[in-house]
Amino acid sequence: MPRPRSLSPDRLAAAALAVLDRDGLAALSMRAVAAELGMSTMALYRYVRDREELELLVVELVLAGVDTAPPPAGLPWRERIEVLVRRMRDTLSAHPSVVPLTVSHRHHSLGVLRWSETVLTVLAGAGFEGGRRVVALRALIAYVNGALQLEHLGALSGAGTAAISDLPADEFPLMAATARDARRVDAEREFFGGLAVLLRGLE
Amino acid sequence: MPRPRSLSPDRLAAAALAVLDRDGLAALSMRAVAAELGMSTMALYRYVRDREELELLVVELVLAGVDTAPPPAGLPWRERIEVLVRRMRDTLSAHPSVVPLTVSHRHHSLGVLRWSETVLTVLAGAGFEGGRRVVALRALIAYVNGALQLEHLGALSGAGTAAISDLPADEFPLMAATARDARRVDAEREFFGGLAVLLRGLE
DNA sequence: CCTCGTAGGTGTACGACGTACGCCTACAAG
DNA sequence: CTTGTAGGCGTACGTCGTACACCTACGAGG
Repeated sequence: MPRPRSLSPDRLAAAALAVLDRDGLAALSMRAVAAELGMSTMALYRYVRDREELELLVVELVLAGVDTAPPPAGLPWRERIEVLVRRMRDTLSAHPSVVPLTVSHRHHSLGVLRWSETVLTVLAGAGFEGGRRVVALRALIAYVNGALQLEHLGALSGAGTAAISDLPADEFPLMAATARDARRVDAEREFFGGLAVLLRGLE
Repeated sequence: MPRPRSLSPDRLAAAALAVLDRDGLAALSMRAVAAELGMSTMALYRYVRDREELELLVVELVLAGVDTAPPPAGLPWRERIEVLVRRMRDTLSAHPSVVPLTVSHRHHSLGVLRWSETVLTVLAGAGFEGGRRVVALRALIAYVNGALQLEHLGALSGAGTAAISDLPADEFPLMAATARDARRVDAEREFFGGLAVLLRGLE
């Protein structure tokens, strides 16, 4: 019977995402999101319990955008998983600042659950059962999480690699050499090369 | 010619680590570390430029504790890498609150560089060269990072898995089943099972 | 032994953060 | 038209990182 809500959780999350995409993770604050929506800071607390819940909404919004439809049935199972992982990566690459948030909020996200369900479907179809299936799924999630963070916090093309390549050659001969090679490995090859290794190991 | 320093970077880092181990990551603040040392907050700024540099010192201190000596030469190369990864995991498991910090400060840590150099030595000995070696190292780092975070933020034995196991069975049949299986997979098997998959894929 | 400059250590203060609390008010049901 | 519920807002508190100005302990040069 009272006054109707003027905001949907989606609009709230969209405002937070706009702040993230424009100004980065450090700029995400209750005040910034409120300003983005043209309302007062405290008004947000009619929609979320605290900042953490707002972060979860953003993660939900982004991950809900991942296509979790079963990948083409004609493909071998390893390529079907690669399709699923690629969809996840493409979605998160469009919003790099969200990547760190996904780590802590993964468990509570419906989007992740749906994606995982589809991955499990492929794994089950490939004959994975019981503990082996658990290990396979968790290894995939661990790799994707870790690789996406590496990609957005310390890309191979970044300053870190450059700094490494002129390390003292006597103590770090291989690091220096590998850093030089690394400049010729782009992000795509790094990410999917590693994924291919993992999938080969699952066979 | 002036007054000598009363603190070493190591003592500073040790104080911060004590706070982390006792009260967790959220409790780490310049004020808390200063109190731990019995000095004023601002005195810390004679030793570090800002909070980030203090975090780096902690990561350095912890990662310097990882044994980077070449693993037993008698072992096959995959087992030698497993030994190196196990050392890294053991060290970080003793200080779980440090794990999130390692992600952002990895690049600047001598400890990580030394560890990576040793891993590269094993990889080179196994015949990995050029781009393949880069991809192998990065995949290992991505997996270890991701798996350690999963382990400390959402362990399989935790509430997340329990919540998943009673999800709507019609929409998430495999998730529910897999969560039930997951309760019988301990952290050790999860971590090294995934690592074994990755190493098998490298072969 | 006595300066004296350098750098260690401190206290205060500022702006930003998350958020508890209490108030006003717009609205839909009666 | 009344009225209760919940939306929205302003203020305020405690915490954070840290800029700045100030004392002061100390080792080198006289």
